[in-house]
Amino acid sequence: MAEPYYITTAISYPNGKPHIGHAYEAIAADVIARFHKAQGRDVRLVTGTDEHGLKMAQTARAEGRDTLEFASEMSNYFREMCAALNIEYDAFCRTTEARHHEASIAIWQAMASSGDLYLDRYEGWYSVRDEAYYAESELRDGEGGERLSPQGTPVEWTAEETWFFRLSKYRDSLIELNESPGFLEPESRRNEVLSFLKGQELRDLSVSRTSFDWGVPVPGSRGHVMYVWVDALTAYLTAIGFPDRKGEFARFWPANLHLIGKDIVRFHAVYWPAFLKSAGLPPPRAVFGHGFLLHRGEKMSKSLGNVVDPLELAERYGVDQLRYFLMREVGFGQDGSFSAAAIVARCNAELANSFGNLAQRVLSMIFKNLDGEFSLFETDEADTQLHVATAQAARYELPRDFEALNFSAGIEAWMRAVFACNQYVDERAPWSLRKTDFERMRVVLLTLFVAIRDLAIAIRPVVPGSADQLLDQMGVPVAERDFAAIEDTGWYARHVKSGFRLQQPTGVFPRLELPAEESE
RNA sequence: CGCGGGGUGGAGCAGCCCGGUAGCUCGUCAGGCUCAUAACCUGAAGGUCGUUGGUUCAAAUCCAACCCCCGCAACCA
Repeated sequence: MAEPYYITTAISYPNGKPHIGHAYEAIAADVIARFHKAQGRDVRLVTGTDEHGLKMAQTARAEGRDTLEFASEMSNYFREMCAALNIEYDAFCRTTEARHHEASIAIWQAMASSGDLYLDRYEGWYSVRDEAYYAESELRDGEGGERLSPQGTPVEWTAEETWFFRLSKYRDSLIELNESPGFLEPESRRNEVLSFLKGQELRDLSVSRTSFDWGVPVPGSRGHVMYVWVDALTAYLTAIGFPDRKGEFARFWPANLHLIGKDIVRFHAVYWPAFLKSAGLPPPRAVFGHGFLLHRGEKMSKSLGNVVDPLELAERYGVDQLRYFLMREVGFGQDGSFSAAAIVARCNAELANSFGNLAQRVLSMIFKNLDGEFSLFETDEADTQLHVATAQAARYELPRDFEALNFSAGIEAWMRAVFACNQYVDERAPWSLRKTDFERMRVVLLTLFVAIRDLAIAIRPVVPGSADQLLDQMGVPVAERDFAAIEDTGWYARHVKSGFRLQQPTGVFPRLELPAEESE
Protein backbone atom coordinates (compact mmCIF):
# COMPACT_ATOMS: atom_id res chain seq x y z
CA MET A 1 0.00 0.00 0.00
CA ALA A 2 1.23 3.45 -0.88
CA GLU A 3 2.91 5.45 1.80
CA PRO A 4 0.55 8.07 3.30
CA TYR A 5 1.41 11.75 3.11
CA TYR A 6 -0.69 14.35 4.88
CA ILE A 7 -0.18 18.05 4.27
CA THR A 8 -2.20 21.04 5.38
CA THR A 9 -2.27 24.71 4.67
CA ALA A 10 -3.15 27.03 7.49
CA ILE A 11 -6.88 27.23 8.11
CA SER A 12 -7.53 30.74 6.85
CA TYR A 13 -9.38 33.39 8.77
CA PRO A 14 -11.94 34.59 6.23
CA ASN A 15 -12.36 38.03 7.61
CA GLY A 16 -11.69 39.33 4.14
CA LYS A 17 -11.31 37.91 0.69
CA PRO A 18 -8.28 35.78 -0.05
CA HIS A 19 -5.20 37.71 -1.09
CA ILE A 20 -1.97 36.79 -2.77
CA GLY A 21 -0.56 35.34 0.45
CA HIS A 22 -3.34 32.81 0.72
CA ALA A 23 -2.86 31.98 -2.92
CA TYR A 24 0.85 31.50 -2.42
CA GLU A 25 0.39 29.11 0.45
CA ALA A 26 -2.33 27.15 -1.32
CA ILE A 27 -0.26 26.88 -4.47
CA ALA A 28 2.81 25.73 -2.60
CA ALA A 29 0.78 23.14 -0.72
CA ASP A 30 -0.77 21.92 -3.92
CA VAL A 31 2.58 21.65 -5.63
CA ILE A 32 3.90 19.64 -2.70
CA ALA A 33 0.82 17.42 -2.72
CA ARG A 34 1.00 16.79 -6.45
CA PHE A 35 4.70 16.12 -6.21
CA HIS A 36 4.18 13.46 -3.55
CA LYS A 37 1.35 11.93 -5.53
CA ALA A 38 3.68 11.72 -8.49
CA GLN A 39 6.09 9.94 -6.19
CA GLY A 40 3.44 7.31 -5.68
CA ARG A 41 2.29 8.38 -2.24
CA ASP A 42 -1.24 8.38 -0.93
CA VAL A 43 -1.71 12.08 -0.33
CA ARG A 44 -4.22 14.10 1.65
CA LEU A 45 -4.20 17.84 1.17
CA VAL A 46 -6.36 19.76 3.60
CA THR A 47 -7.27 23.41 3.67
CA GLY A 48 -10.19 25.33 5.09
CA THR A 49 -11.45 28.33 6.97
CA ASP A 50 -11.32 29.26 10.63
CA GLU A 51 -14.58 31.07 11.12
CA HIS A 52 -14.90 31.61 14.84
CA GLY A 53 -13.75 34.43 17.03
CA LEU A 54 -14.82 37.88 17.94
CA LYS A 55 -13.58 39.52 14.80
CA MET A 56 -15.79 37.41 12.56
CA ALA A 57 -18.80 38.20 14.68
CA GLN A 58 -17.96 41.89 14.66
CA THR A 59 -17.33 42.06 10.96
CA ALA A 60 -20.61 40.32 10.24
CA ARG A 61 -22.45 42.64 12.57
CA ALA A 62 -20.86 45.66 10.97
CA GLU A 63 -22.26 44.48 7.66
CA GLY A 64 -25.60 43.76 9.24
CA ARG A 65 -25.34 40.08 8.44
CA ASP A 66 -26.00 36.87 10.25
CA THR A 67 -22.62 35.61 11.38
CA LEU A 68 -22.83 32.14 9.96
CA GLU A 69 -24.28 33.32 6.71
CA PHE A 70 -21.50 35.88 6.40
CA ALA A 71 -18.87 33.29 7.27
CA SER A 72 -20.27 30.95 4.66
CA GLU A 73 -20.01 33.57 1.99
CA MET A 74 -16.46 34.44 2.94
CA SER A 75 -15.48 30.81 3.16
CA ASN A 76 -16.75 30.30 -0.35
CA TYR A 77 -14.31 32.86 -1.67
CA PHE A 78 -11.55 30.62 -0.43
CA ARG A 79 -13.02 27.61 -2.14
CA GLU A 80 -13.36 29.62 -5.31
CA MET A 81 -9.75 30.65 -5.06
CA CYS A 82 -8.71 27.02 -4.78
CA ALA A 83 -10.79 26.10 -7.79
CA ALA A 84 -9.38 28.96 -9.81
CA LEU A 85 -5.79 28.10 -8.95
CA ASN A 86 -6.21 24.41 -9.60
CA ILE A 87 -5.69 23.46 -5.96
CA GLU A 88 -6.59 19.81 -5.64
CA TYR A 89 -7.54 19.53 -1.99
CA ASP A 90 -9.06 16.42 -0.49
CA ALA A 91 -10.93 18.13 2.29
CA PHE A 92 -11.97 21.69 2.96
CA CYS A 93 -12.66 22.07 6.64
CA ARG A 94 -14.89 24.80 7.98
CA THR A 95 -14.62 25.26 11.71
CA THR A 96 -18.33 26.01 11.90
CA GLU A 97 -19.22 22.48 10.81
CA ALA A 98 -20.82 20.18 13.32
CA ARG A 99 -18.16 17.52 12.87
CA HIS A 100 -15.54 20.08 13.74
CA HIS A 101 -17.33 21.07 16.92
CA GLU A 102 -17.33 17.41 17.86
CA ALA A 103 -13.61 17.14 17.20
CA SER A 104 -12.86 20.29 19.21
CA ILE A 105 -14.91 19.06 22.12
CA ALA A 106 -13.14 15.73 21.97
CA ILE A 107 -9.68 17.25 22.10
CA TRP A 108 -10.80 19.59 24.86
CA GLN A 109 -12.03 16.66 26.91
CA ALA A 110 -8.84 14.77 26.27
CA MET A 111 -6.80 17.72 27.53
CA ALA A 112 -9.10 18.02 30.52
CA SER A 113 -8.71 14.40 31.45
CA SER A 114 -4.95 14.85 31.42
CA GLY A 115 -5.51 17.45 34.10
CA ASP A 116 -4.15 20.22 31.92
CA LEU A 117 -7.19 22.49 32.00
CA TYR A 118 -8.15 24.47 35.04
CA LEU A 119 -10.55 27.27 35.72
CA ASP A 120 -9.15 30.46 37.12
CA ARG A 121 -9.77 34.11 37.26
CA TYR A 122 -7.91 36.24 34.81
CA GLU A 123 -7.44 39.89 35.44
CA GLY A 124 -5.54 42.26 33.30
CA TRP A 125 -5.47 44.78 30.52
CA TYR A 126 -7.54 43.32 27.73
CA SER A 127 -7.79 44.50 24.16
CA VAL A 128 -11.06 43.52 22.57
CA ARG A 129 -9.64 44.22 19.13
CA ASP A 130 -6.63 41.96 19.61
CA GLU A 131 -8.46 39.44 21.77
CA ALA A 132 -5.42 39.46 24.00
CA TYR A 133 -4.28 40.46 27.43
CA TYR A 134 -1.23 42.63 27.88
CA ALA A 135 1.11 43.21 30.76
CA GLU A 136 1.26 46.62 32.36
CA SER A 137 4.79 47.04 31.06
CA GLU A 138 3.69 46.53 27.46
CA LEU A 139 1.18 49.33 27.50
CA ARG A 140 1.64 52.89 26.45
CA ASP A 141 -0.42 55.98 26.85
CA GLY A 142 -2.59 57.23 24.06
CA GLU A 143 -4.18 60.57 23.45
CA GLY A 144 -6.47 61.65 26.24
CA GLY A 145 -4.77 59.43 28.75
CA GLU A 146 -6.30 56.16 27.59
CA ARG A 147 -4.18 53.04 27.76
CA LEU A 148 -3.11 51.42 24.51
CA SER A 149 -1.74 48.00 23.67
CA PRO A 150 1.57 47.66 21.83
CA GLN A 151 -0.63 47.38 18.76
CA GLY A 152 -2.20 50.71 19.52
CA THR A 153 -5.59 49.30 20.33
CA PRO A 154 -7.51 50.41 23.40
CA VAL A 155 -7.34 48.17 26.42
CA GLU A 156 -9.48 48.01 29.49
CA TRP A 157 -9.01 46.40 32.83
CA THR A 158 -10.96 43.23 32.64
CA ALA A 159 -11.52 40.38 34.99
CA GLU A 160 -12.98 37.19 33.70
CA GLU A 161 -13.17 33.60 34.59
CA THR A 162 -11.29 31.60 32.04
CA TRP A 163 -9.96 28.15 31.43
CA PHE A 164 -6.22 27.81 31.40
CA PHE A 165 -4.08 25.27 29.66
CA ARG A 166 -0.97 24.09 31.50
CA LEU A 167 1.46 25.12 28.80
CA SER A 168 4.21 25.51 31.39
CA LYS A 169 4.23 21.77 31.92
CA TYR A 170 5.31 21.11 28.35
CA ARG A 171 8.24 23.44 28.09
CA ASP A 172 10.95 20.80 28.12
CA SER A 173 9.27 18.56 25.64
CA LEU A 174 8.59 21.52 23.37
CA ILE A 175 12.23 22.48 23.43
CA GLU A 176 13.19 18.95 22.62
CA LEU A 177 10.68 18.78 19.80
CA ASN A 178 11.78 22.03 18.25
CA GLU A 179 15.40 21.06 18.53
CA SER A 180 14.82 17.84 16.66
CA PRO A 181 16.04 18.17 13.11
CA GLY A 182 13.41 18.69 10.48
CA PHE A 183 10.54 19.56 12.78
CA LEU A 184 10.49 23.29 12.23
CA GLU A 185 11.88 24.91 9.13
CA PRO A 186 13.36 27.13 7.96
CA GLU A 187 16.15 27.53 10.44
CA SER A 188 15.48 31.19 11.16
CA ARG A 189 12.00 30.32 12.41
CA ARG A 190 13.35 27.53 14.54
CA ASN A 191 15.79 29.89 16.20
CA GLU A 192 13.00 32.29 16.98
CA VAL A 193 10.85 29.65 18.60
CA LEU A 194 13.72 28.19 20.55
CA SER A 195 14.70 31.54 21.93
CA PHE A 196 11.09 32.09 22.92
CA LEU A 197 10.94 28.72 24.66
CA LYS A 198 14.28 28.98 26.38
CA GLY A 199 14.16 32.65 27.20
CA GLN A 200 11.44 32.53 29.77
CA GLU A 201 9.09 30.49 31.86
CA LEU A 202 6.05 29.64 29.79
CA ARG A 203 2.88 31.15 31.09
CA ASP A 204 -0.19 29.01 31.05
CA LEU A 205 -2.43 29.86 28.18
CA SER A 206 -5.90 31.25 28.51
CA VAL A 207 -8.00 29.01 26.30
CA SER A 208 -11.57 30.14 26.79
CA ARG A 209 -13.50 33.36 26.45
CA THR A 210 -16.68 34.55 28.04
CA SER A 211 -16.87 37.93 26.33
CA PHE A 212 -18.57 36.58 23.21
CA ASP A 213 -20.26 33.41 22.10
CA TRP A 214 -19.18 32.94 18.47
CA GLY A 215 -17.11 29.84 18.95
CA VAL A 216 -17.15 26.25 20.08
CA PRO A 217 -18.82 26.03 23.49
CA VAL A 218 -16.62 24.62 26.20
CA PRO A 219 -18.20 21.34 27.31
CA GLY A 220 -19.82 21.58 30.72
CA SER A 221 -18.93 25.22 31.21
CA ARG A 222 -21.75 27.55 30.34
CA GLY A 223 -20.81 30.88 28.90
CA HIS A 224 -17.35 29.80 27.77
CA VAL A 225 -16.28 29.37 24.19
CA MET A 226 -12.92 27.99 23.19
CA TYR A 227 -10.07 30.29 22.30
CA VAL A 228 -10.07 30.44 18.51
CA TRP A 229 -6.70 28.84 18.15
CA VAL A 230 -7.74 25.75 20.07
CA ASP A 231 -10.46 25.03 17.63
CA ALA A 232 -8.66 26.32 14.55
CA LEU A 233 -5.71 23.99 15.01
CA THR A 234 -8.02 21.09 15.67
CA ALA A 235 -9.31 21.45 12.12
CA TYR A 236 -6.23 19.51 11.05
CA LEU A 237 -7.67 16.55 12.93
CA THR A 238 -11.29 17.07 11.95
CA ALA A 239 -10.40 16.86 8.29
CA ILE A 240 -9.18 13.30 8.62
CA GLY A 241 -12.01 11.99 10.74
CA PHE A 242 -11.16 12.82 14.35
CA PRO A 243 -12.59 12.15 16.93
CA ASP A 244 -12.80 8.76 15.30
CA ARG A 245 -9.25 7.56 15.87
CA LYS A 246 -9.46 4.73 13.38
CA GLY A 247 -9.58 4.73 9.61
CA GLU A 248 -8.34 7.86 7.87
CA PHE A 249 -7.12 9.34 11.10
CA ALA A 250 -5.03 6.35 12.06
CA ARG A 251 -3.55 6.34 8.60
CA PHE A 252 -2.75 10.02 8.19
CA TRP A 253 -1.96 11.38 11.63
CA PRO A 254 0.58 12.68 12.48
CA ALA A 255 0.59 15.06 9.54
CA ASN A 256 3.73 15.12 7.47
CA LEU A 257 3.64 18.86 7.04
CA HIS A 258 1.79 21.92 8.23
CA LEU A 259 2.54 24.62 5.71
CA ILE A 260 1.94 28.02 7.28
CA GLY A 261 2.97 31.65 7.15
CA LYS A 262 5.85 32.79 9.29
CA ASP A 263 3.53 34.88 11.46
CA ILE A 264 1.77 31.90 12.98
CA VAL A 265 4.77 29.71 13.64
CA ARG A 266 4.41 29.97 17.41
CA PHE A 267 0.91 28.58 17.37
CA HIS A 268 2.02 25.60 15.35
CA ALA A 269 5.38 24.88 16.91
CA VAL A 270 4.49 25.60 20.53
CA TYR A 271 0.80 25.58 21.40
CA TRP A 272 -0.32 22.93 18.95
CA PRO A 273 2.20 20.22 19.88
CA ALA A 274 1.43 20.91 23.53
CA PHE A 275 -2.32 20.53 23.00
CA LEU A 276 -1.71 17.31 21.10
CA LYS A 277 0.59 15.86 23.67
CA SER A 278 -1.87 16.67 26.38
CA ALA A 279 -4.59 14.94 24.37
CA GLY A 280 -2.39 11.90 23.94
CA LEU A 281 -1.71 12.48 20.26
CA PRO A 282 1.64 12.75 18.52
CA PRO A 283 2.77 16.12 17.16
CA PRO A 284 2.97 16.81 13.42
CA ARG A 285 6.15 15.59 11.79
CA ALA A 286 7.04 18.95 10.33
CA VAL A 287 6.04 22.59 10.29
CA PHE A 288 7.25 24.98 7.64
CA GLY A 289 6.84 28.75 7.95
CA HIS A 290 7.03 30.29 4.50
CA GLY A 291 7.78 33.93 3.87
CA PHE A 292 5.59 36.79 2.76
CA LEU A 293 5.18 38.22 -0.66
CA LEU A 294 5.95 41.84 -1.25
CA HIS A 295 4.57 43.77 -4.18
CA ARG A 296 7.51 45.41 -5.91
CA GLY A 297 9.43 45.14 -2.71
CA GLU A 298 6.75 46.84 -0.66
CA LYS A 299 4.48 45.32 1.85
CA MET A 300 0.93 45.13 0.63
CA SER A 301 -1.76 46.78 2.61
CA LYS A 302 -5.26 47.96 2.11
CA SER A 303 -4.33 51.43 3.25
CA LEU A 304 -1.59 51.74 0.65
CA GLY A 305 -4.03 50.46 -1.90
CA ASN A 306 -1.55 48.05 -3.41
CA VAL A 307 -3.30 44.82 -2.53
CA VAL A 308 -3.23 42.44 -5.43
CA ASP A 309 -6.04 40.01 -6.15
CA PRO A 310 -4.53 36.61 -6.92
CA LEU A 311 -7.40 35.66 -9.17
CA GLU A 312 -6.81 38.70 -11.29
CA LEU A 313 -3.18 37.69 -11.70
CA ALA A 314 -4.18 34.16 -12.63
CA GLU A 315 -6.68 35.48 -15.08
CA ARG A 316 -4.26 37.85 -16.69
CA TYR A 317 -1.12 35.74 -16.83
CA GLY A 318 -2.47 32.22 -16.53
CA VAL A 319 -2.87 29.91 -13.57
CA ASP A 320 0.17 27.82 -14.35
CA GLN A 321 2.23 30.91 -15.07
CA LEU A 322 1.38 32.28 -11.64
CA ARG A 323 2.10 28.96 -9.98
CA TYR A 324 5.39 28.62 -11.81
CA PHE A 325 6.45 32.15 -11.01
CA LEU A 326 5.77 31.86 -7.30
CA MET A 327 7.55 28.55 -6.91
CA ARG A 328 10.45 29.55 -9.11
CA GLU A 329 11.11 33.13 -8.20
CA VAL A 330 10.82 33.08 -4.45
CA GLY A 331 13.23 31.16 -2.28
CA PHE A 332 10.90 29.04 -0.20
CA GLY A 333 10.99 30.22 3.40
CA GLN A 334 12.15 33.70 2.53
CA ASP A 335 10.12 36.75 1.74
CA GLY A 336 9.79 37.36 -1.93
CA SER A 337 8.89 40.15 -4.25
CA PHE A 338 6.59 40.01 -7.20
CA SER A 339 5.45 42.37 -9.89
CA ALA A 340 3.76 42.17 -13.23
CA ALA A 341 7.09 42.80 -14.93
CA ALA A 342 8.77 40.00 -12.99
CA ILE A 343 6.02 37.50 -13.77
CA VAL A 344 6.08 38.32 -17.45
CA ALA A 345 9.87 38.23 -17.65
CA ARG A 346 10.21 34.94 -15.80
CA CYS A 347 7.43 33.15 -17.61
CA ASN A 348 8.45 34.36 -21.02
CA ALA A 349 12.10 33.48 -20.56
CA GLU A 350 11.58 30.05 -19.09
CA LEU A 351 8.14 28.70 -19.90
CA ALA A 352 7.54 30.30 -23.28
CA ASN A 353 10.96 30.82 -24.85
CA SER A 354 12.88 27.94 -23.38
CA PHE A 355 10.60 25.04 -22.62
CA GLY A 356 7.45 25.89 -24.55
CA ASN A 357 9.36 26.80 -27.67
CA LEU A 358 11.52 23.70 -27.35
CA ALA A 359 8.44 21.51 -27.31
CA GLN A 360 6.85 23.43 -30.12
CA ARG A 361 9.84 23.32 -32.47
CA VAL A 362 10.47 19.63 -31.85
CA LEU A 363 6.87 18.46 -32.10
CA SER A 364 6.38 20.61 -35.13
CA MET A 365 9.34 19.00 -36.89
CA ILE A 366 8.11 15.53 -35.97
CA PHE A 367 4.72 16.41 -37.35
CA LYS A 368 6.06 17.84 -40.58
CA ASN A 369 8.96 15.56 -41.32
CA LEU A 370 7.95 12.26 -39.81
CA ASP A 371 4.23 12.66 -40.43
CA GLY A 372 3.81 12.61 -36.68
CA GLU A 373 4.71 8.94 -36.60
CA PHE A 374 6.87 7.17 -34.07
CA SER A 375 9.31 4.36 -34.60
CA LEU A 376 12.11 2.75 -32.67
CA PHE A 377 15.55 4.31 -32.92
CA GLU A 378 19.14 3.80 -31.83
CA THR A 379 20.88 6.66 -30.07
CA ASP A 380 24.53 7.50 -30.49
CA GLU A 381 26.71 8.72 -27.68
CA ALA A 382 25.73 12.36 -27.89
CA ASP A 383 22.05 11.47 -27.93
CA THR A 384 22.52 9.29 -24.91
CA GLN A 385 24.27 12.14 -23.17
CA LEU A 386 21.24 14.31 -23.62
CA HIS A 387 19.09 11.67 -22.04
CA VAL A 388 21.49 11.40 -19.17
CA ALA A 389 21.28 15.15 -18.63
CA THR A 390 17.50 15.27 -18.70
CA ALA A 391 17.13 12.15 -16.59
CA GLN A 392 19.52 13.63 -14.06
CA ALA A 393 17.27 16.64 -13.72
CA ALA A 394 13.91 14.91 -13.97
CA ARG A 395 14.64 11.85 -11.90
CA TYR A 396 17.21 13.02 -9.42
CA GLU A 397 17.77 16.75 -8.98
CA LEU A 398 14.25 18.11 -9.16
CA PRO A 399 12.77 15.42 -6.89
CA ARG A 400 15.59 15.77 -4.42
CA ASP A 401 15.11 19.53 -4.17
CA PHE A 402 11.32 19.33 -4.07
CA GLU A 403 11.54 16.76 -1.31
CA ALA A 404 13.52 19.35 0.66
CA LEU A 405 10.98 22.07 -0.25
CA ASN A 406 13.67 23.82 -2.22
CA PHE A 407 11.49 24.52 -5.22
CA SER A 408 13.48 27.24 -6.92
CA ALA A 409 16.58 25.06 -6.92
CA GLY A 410 14.67 22.09 -8.28
CA ILE A 411 13.17 24.15 -11.07
CA GLU A 412 16.56 25.64 -11.81
CA ALA A 413 17.98 22.16 -12.31
CA TRP A 414 15.07 21.43 -14.60
CA MET A 415 15.81 24.59 -16.58
CA ARG A 416 19.39 23.51 -17.07
CA ALA A 417 18.11 20.38 -18.73
CA VAL A 418 15.85 22.46 -20.95
CA PHE A 419 18.84 24.54 -21.98
CA ALA A 420 20.74 21.36 -22.77
CA CYS A 421 17.93 20.30 -25.08
CA ASN A 422 17.89 23.59 -26.96
CA GLN A 423 21.63 23.41 -27.26
CA TYR A 424 21.34 19.91 -28.64
CA VAL A 425 18.77 21.01 -31.19
CA ASP A 426 21.12 23.69 -32.36
CA GLU A 427 24.15 21.44 -32.59
CA ARG A 428 22.29 18.67 -34.41
CA ALA A 429 20.41 21.11 -36.65
CA PRO A 430 17.73 18.62 -37.69
CA TRP A 431 16.52 21.08 -40.34
CA SER A 432 19.84 20.57 -42.13
CA LEU A 433 19.90 16.85 -41.52
CA ARG A 434 16.56 16.68 -43.25
CA LYS A 435 18.39 17.30 -46.51
CA THR A 436 21.61 15.41 -45.83
CA ASP A 437 20.87 12.55 -43.47
CA PHE A 438 17.20 11.91 -42.96
CA GLU A 439 17.80 8.94 -40.68
CA ARG A 440 19.95 11.01 -38.33
CA MET A 441 17.28 13.67 -38.27
CA ARG A 442 14.74 11.06 -37.25
CA VAL A 443 16.94 9.88 -34.38
CA VAL A 444 17.59 13.44 -33.21
CA LEU A 445 13.91 14.37 -33.18
CA LEU A 446 12.85 11.22 -31.39
CA THR A 447 15.66 11.63 -28.88
CA LEU A 448 14.29 15.07 -28.13
CA PHE A 449 10.76 13.75 -27.91
CA VAL A 450 11.78 11.38 -25.16
CA ALA A 451 13.64 14.12 -23.31
CA ILE A 452 10.70 16.52 -23.51
CA ARG A 453 8.33 13.89 -22.20
CA ASP A 454 10.48 13.36 -19.10
CA LEU A 455 10.82 17.09 -18.52
CA ALA A 456 7.09 17.67 -18.90
CA ILE A 457 6.31 14.98 -16.36
CA ALA A 458 8.86 16.32 -13.90
CA ILE A 459 7.46 19.86 -13.94
CA ARG A 460 3.84 18.70 -13.90
CA PRO A 461 3.29 19.28 -10.16
CA VAL A 462 4.03 22.96 -10.73
CA VAL A 463 2.14 23.53 -13.97
CA PRO A 464 -0.36 20.66 -14.06
CA GLY A 465 -2.75 22.07 -16.63
CA SER A 466 -0.17 23.06 -19.20
CA ALA A 467 1.96 19.97 -18.72
CA ASP A 468 -1.08 17.80 -19.31
CA GLN A 469 -1.99 19.71 -22.44
CA LEU A 470 1.47 19.07 -23.75
CA LEU A 471 1.53 15.42 -22.73
CA ASP A 472 -1.90 14.98 -24.32
CA GLN A 473 -0.54 16.25 -27.59
CA MET A 474 2.40 13.91 -27.25
CA GLY A 475 0.15 10.94 -26.68
CA VAL A 476 1.54 10.11 -23.26
CA PRO A 477 -1.11 8.11 -21.38
CA VAL A 478 -2.63 9.85 -18.38
CA ALA A 479 -1.60 6.98 -16.15
CA GLU A 480 2.04 7.42 -17.15
CA ARG A 481 2.73 10.89 -15.90
CA ASP A 482 4.46 10.27 -12.61
CA PHE A 483 8.01 9.65 -11.49
CA ALA A 484 7.61 5.90 -11.85
CA ALA A 485 6.79 6.53 -15.50
CA ILE A 486 10.00 8.48 -15.94
CA GLU A 487 11.89 5.48 -14.62
CA ASP A 488 10.04 3.14 -16.92
CA THR A 489 12.26 2.72 -19.95
CA GLY A 490 9.74 0.52 -21.72
CA TRP A 491 7.28 3.29 -22.32
CA TYR A 492 8.62 4.37 -25.67
CA ALA A 493 8.33 0.94 -27.23
CA ARG A 494 4.70 0.86 -26.12
CA HIS A 495 4.21 4.33 -27.50
CA VAL A 496 5.47 3.19 -30.88
CA LYS A 497 3.32 0.10 -30.74
CA SER A 498 0.23 2.08 -29.88
CA GLY A 499 0.42 3.67 -33.30
CA PHE A 500 -0.13 7.12 -31.83
CA ARG A 501 0.16 9.85 -34.39
CA LEU A 502 1.09 13.39 -33.53
CA GLN A 503 -1.15 16.17 -34.82
CA GLN A 504 -0.16 19.72 -35.66
CA PRO A 505 1.10 20.89 -32.26
CA THR A 506 -0.16 24.02 -30.54
CA GLY A 507 1.94 25.89 -28.01
CA VAL A 508 0.97 25.49 -24.39
CA PHE A 509 3.06 28.30 -22.93
CA PRO A 510 2.22 31.46 -24.86
CA ARG A 511 4.36 34.54 -24.53
CA LEU A 512 2.89 37.02 -22.10
CA GLU A 513 2.44 40.71 -22.73
CA LEU A 514 3.17 43.26 -20.08
CA PRO A 515 0.08 45.42 -19.65
CA ALA A 516 0.86 48.99 -20.61
CA GLU A 517 -0.05 50.41 -17.22
CA GLU A 518 2.40 48.08 -15.50
CA SER A 519 5.41 48.78 -17.63
CA GLU A 520 6.73 51.91 -15.99
C1' C B 1 21.65 47.46 24.10
C1' G B 2 14.03 44.93 21.80
C1' C B 3 13.38 40.76 17.76
C1' G B 4 14.09 39.03 12.91
C1' G B 5 15.58 39.27 7.55
C1' G B 6 19.05 41.30 4.21
C1' G B 7 23.48 44.12 1.89
C1' U B 8 27.46 39.56 -4.10
C1' G B 9 28.94 42.78 -11.83
C1' G B 10 22.97 47.56 -14.47
C1' A B 11 18.38 44.46 -12.16
C1' G B 12 16.92 39.96 -9.41
C1' C B 13 19.18 35.96 -6.96
C1' A B 14 22.53 31.34 -5.68
C1' G B 15 26.96 30.31 -3.10
C1' C B 16 28.06 31.22 3.24
C1' C B 17 26.20 25.74 7.72
C1' C B 18 31.03 21.70 5.67
C1' G B 19 36.84 28.12 4.05
C1' G B 20 40.53 26.79 -1.68
C1' U B 21 39.88 29.61 -9.39
C1' A B 22 32.84 34.28 -7.88
C1' G B 23 27.95 31.19 -10.39
C1' C B 24 22.81 31.66 -12.47
C1' U B 25 18.71 34.32 -14.86
C1' C B 26 17.32 38.99 -16.96
C1' G B 27 19.53 43.21 -19.38
C1' U B 28 23.70 45.13 -22.80
C1' C B 29 27.15 44.24 -27.01
C1' A B 30 29.07 41.04 -31.04
C1' G B 31 28.39 36.64 -33.93
C1' G B 32 25.62 32.12 -35.63
C1' C B 33 21.05 29.68 -37.09
C1' U B 34 16.27 29.86 -39.51
C1' C B 35 13.21 24.14 -37.23
C1' A B 36 10.37 27.01 -33.61
C1' U B 37 6.16 31.12 -29.67
C1' A B 38 10.77 37.90 -33.32
C1' A B 39 11.89 32.34 -30.24
C1' C B 40 16.99 29.18 -30.17
C1' C B 41 22.66 28.65 -29.90
C1' U B 42 27.80 30.75 -29.20
C1' G B 43 31.02 34.46 -27.39
C1' A B 44 32.17 39.20 -24.85
C1' A B 45 32.05 43.35 -21.57
C1' G B 46 30.77 44.18 -16.52
C1' G B 47 31.89 42.50 -9.43
C1' U B 48 38.27 44.93 -4.47
C1' C B 49 31.16 39.65 -2.63
C1' G B 50 28.33 46.79 2.83
C1' U B 51 32.86 48.80 5.96
C1' U B 52 37.01 47.89 9.17
C1' G B 53 39.91 44.61 11.81
C1' G B 54 41.10 39.44 13.18
C1' U B 55 41.92 33.87 12.49
C1' U B 56 44.27 31.06 8.38
C1' C B 57 49.05 29.02 3.66
C1' A B 58 44.07 30.53 1.84
C1' A B 59 37.67 34.08 3.52
C1' A B 60 31.89 36.03 -0.11
C1' U B 61 32.38 31.71 3.16
C1' C B 62 34.78 31.52 10.21
C1' C B 63 35.28 35.48 14.43
C1' A B 64 34.66 40.76 16.26
C1' A B 65 33.04 45.65 15.73
C1' C B 66 30.57 49.11 12.86
C1' C B 67 27.37 51.26 8.71
C1' C B 68 23.00 50.94 5.70
C1' C B 69 18.11 48.85 3.98
C1' C B 70 13.47 46.08 5.05
C1' G B 71 9.71 43.76 8.25
C1' C B 72 7.85 43.28 13.51
C1' A B 73 0.14 48.73 14.02
C1' A B 74 -4.05 47.21 11.16
C1' C B 75 -6.40 43.99 7.03
C1' C B 76 -3.09 39.57 6.96
C1' A B 77 0.11 33.99 4.68
